[in-house]
Parts: sequence; structure tokens; C-alpha cells
Amino acid sequence: MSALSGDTRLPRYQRLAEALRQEVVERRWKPGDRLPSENDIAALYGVATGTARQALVQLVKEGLLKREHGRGTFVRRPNFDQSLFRFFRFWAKDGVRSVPESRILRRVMAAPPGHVARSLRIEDGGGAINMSRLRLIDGEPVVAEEIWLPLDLMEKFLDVAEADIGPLLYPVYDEVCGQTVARAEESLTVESSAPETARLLRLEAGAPIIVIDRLARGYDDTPLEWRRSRGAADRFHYHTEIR
Amino acid sequence: MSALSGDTRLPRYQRLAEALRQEVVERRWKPGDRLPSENDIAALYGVATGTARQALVQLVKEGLLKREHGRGTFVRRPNFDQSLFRFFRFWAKDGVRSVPESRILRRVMAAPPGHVARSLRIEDGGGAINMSRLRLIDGEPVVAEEIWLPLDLMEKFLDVAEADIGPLLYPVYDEVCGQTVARAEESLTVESSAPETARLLRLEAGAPIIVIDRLARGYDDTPLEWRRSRGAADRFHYHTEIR
DNA sequence: AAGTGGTCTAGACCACATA
DNA sequence: ATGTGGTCTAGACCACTTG
Repeated sequence: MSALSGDTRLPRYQRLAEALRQEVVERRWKPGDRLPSENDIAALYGVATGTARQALVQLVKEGLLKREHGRGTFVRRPNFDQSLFRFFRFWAKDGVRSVPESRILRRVMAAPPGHVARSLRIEDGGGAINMSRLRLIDGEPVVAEEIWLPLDLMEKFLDVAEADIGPLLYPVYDEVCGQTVARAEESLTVESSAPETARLLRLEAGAPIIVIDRLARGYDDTPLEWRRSRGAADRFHYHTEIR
Repeated sequence: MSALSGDTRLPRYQRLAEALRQEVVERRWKPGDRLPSENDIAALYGVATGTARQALVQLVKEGLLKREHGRGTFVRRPNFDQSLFRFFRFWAKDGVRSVPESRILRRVMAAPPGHVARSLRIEDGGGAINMSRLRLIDGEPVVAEEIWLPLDLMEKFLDVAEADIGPLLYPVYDEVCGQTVARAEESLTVESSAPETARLLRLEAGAPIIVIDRLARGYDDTPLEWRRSRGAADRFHYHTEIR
């Protein structure tokens, strides 16, 4: 039986949640792994099953775990259905969400601009990988992306053959660099398209463009990727419920 | 002791939640009212306190109730901090969110366009109130609004003196028409400004514009207001977290 | 001091998934 | 049949707010 660590003034279920969170952060439990059952966790940490349950439910709410009745509790594989991209109309074709084809236009080592360096916590003089990518559906360009990676964590990504890079980058980061993207922050703004972007996306210059900036982080909050994506605004439609 | 109604195959806490929800929908409990304590509710409906608690927690999660340690459980007053408007930069001035001044340009009875009539569930030939409103900060126009109300529920709104209509409409709907706005759906798109909108907002024609459509509903889901708002896109900035 | 919600226990029984 | 999570009980004690 492990002891619960941390501030003893905190509720047990919160201290237990923190202990379980650490198991994931420190990669002892990986995405897809099954956790011990409620009763086992309760016994292991010396709390009642109801208390263990409360901790598990909280971690589900946070998006770290997933529970399946009769099967068990699992470390959730982050997926990015919540990404603002899902609100581009072309993304969902015939009701089914499709991953667009992707074409890498550039992949080089480079010095990141100041705001990217700050976001990725790159020290002065620290290096980065810069990538330019175009995403297409039925051969038609729909999103242009500019991507920056911190060189120290992602260096091996430079060695990957282009043929081995599919339309999804995060599984590659995971397999090649051992870095799991656990969450991200996104922000959305609108601009009038610059000539170069307009050419890439085959729009007239000045057409409204949605700009989505994303900072992806690991389980321990380490910044792993900075990405700026641009798409035609007339194909964007966001819907939400408020109370 | 009341009996729990509804499908007996459903869990008790869900049937209890539904019963409590009805108390709010049917206006026996109004926003701001305090509910009986956990123990009283448990005794009233013949369940264990833990079960009553589970129902209450669910209703808090849904946004219907609010609990305060040591004080009690209350019917929440809906507020619209989650509105997409909050992502217009001018909305928050010096960190404090301000309600902009508002100027009503038009308020008349009119036949609603088809999509508005459908949203507001107005029958063929049913009437509506149409309003045009401009919202300003420091005398500068920032958002132009087009508003439609169903005549049968909101007729009395036509009689209110313009001086008695402040910058917030929902309290007026509540006091004058007895209709409480409990929630809303919003959707966001982008367009190039038409000449008339550009003139109202003092922009050059064709400048990118954020369009937010909102459908506001009562506790029983009755549509109460349809609203389309337009603001300059260069002042819009949306931020979100994804997992 | 009394009343409220928040935490916690030590179980029982049920519904679901899997071998 | 076994093991999992989901529901439920009947309390106890604690932390917070208010009269």
C-alpha cells in the first residue's frame, strides 16, 4: 500500500488524483494502458472505494482518463476533435470527418522568431526546426501551415524520410522523438490574406482568412510545437452553446 | 414525501434531477431562490443523501444550479460571460468587462424572414418584432445588431418607453414579458462587410466582419429571441484549450 | 450554536464486457 | 463465471456561513 503524499490539508481524493496524474506524466502509465480497478486503487492507496472513484471521475473530467463500463479505466489517447479546425466546412465531407492530404513544402533548421522562441521556451541562440506545409482535399489547397519545433527535443524529426511522414504529425513526434502531445491551446483571429497566402490557397488577395495559432504541450506542459494555420474564412463556421 | 416519477429503469439520481429541473422550468423555483438542503431533498424524495447529492451535482454541471458551501443550493441566474462577444478586444477595457452603450435605431412590428420564423417557431402569418441596434464604446460604434422577437410572447416589449430600455435587453424581457432567457446557441462566421454595415461601423466596404447569430431560449427551450450581430474582425480574438 | 454543503467510509447490489 | 465500472445506502465527521 502506497502512502498518499502532498499537502495533508488537501482532500484525499485530490491527493490521490495528483498521484495518479504523476503516473501518466512520468510515463509509467502510457496512453491506452489500463489502470488497476477502483477497488485495487482504493486498497493500494488506503482509501475507501468511493474516494478512489471520486479521484478517477475527476481525472476523466480533466480529459486524462477514459472509463468503459465493464472493461476498465484507461489512459486516454488525446485526440484533437475539439480543434477549431473541425469548424472548417470542408473538414467533414458527407458527415464523416476526413484527414486531408498534406504536402511538406519546407523542412529546415532555423532560428525562430522571438514570439515563437518565447512560446517554445527556446533559450537565446537555441535552435528550432521550421516547416511549411500545405493541406489539400481532393487536390485543392485548403489550409497553409507554418510549424516550429524546439530543436533539443525534436532533433530526430529532421532525419525522418518525407515518405514516412503521413498527414498526422503527432504520432511521428511520439514514435521518433518520444514526445507525446497531451493538449494544446488554440487562438483564432481573422486577417485579410497577404499575396503569398492568397497564392498558396488560390484566393484573391485581401480575401478574409482565419488564422489559428496552436501551442501543443506534453503531459508535463513542456511546449512541443508551435503552429500557425491559415484557411479561407468563407468556409469557417463555429457553433457553441452558452448559459 | 414525493414519489419519483418517470421511467423506473433510469437511475434514481437522474429521475430526481429531472424532477428538480421541472421545479425550475415551471417557475416554482426562480433564479436566485434557495433550494431545500440535501438532507431535506433526500427525505422528500425518499433517497439517500448521497443520491440526492449526485442529482444536485449533475444540475450544477448543467448550469441550472449553483452551490455555496455553508449557504445553500440556488437556482443560477444565467449570465452570458461565455458569449462569443467576450472575444472582441474592446469588450474588456483595462481588464474590466464593460457593457457598451446601446442605441436603438428601429423597433417595429414586421413579418420575419423565413429562416428567422423557423428558428423562432413562428407559424405562417405569425407576427414578430424587429429591432435594429447599434452598440458603442466611447461613442464609437463597435457592433451592429438585428433582432427579432416572437410577437405572441413578447408583444408588451413594443410598449416599453425607449428611455426604460438599458443596454441589456434580457432583464427587460423578464420583467415586462415574464420570459426568462436561460440559455442560447451562438454560431460564428466571417464575411466581407456590405456597404450598409461598413457605413454603420465606420469601416471601409469589404473589410472582414465577424457575424454572430444567437438564438436565445427559455428554461423549457422556447425560442425567445433571434439576433445577428456584426463587428469588425480585426478586433476579434478567440482562445481555447483542447485535449 | 445551528444549518449548510464537502469529504469519507464500508460496504451492497446491478449492468456490462469478456473469456 | 469473473471482473469491471455504475448506482445506492446510511450514516459520520469536517469546513464554512450566518444569526
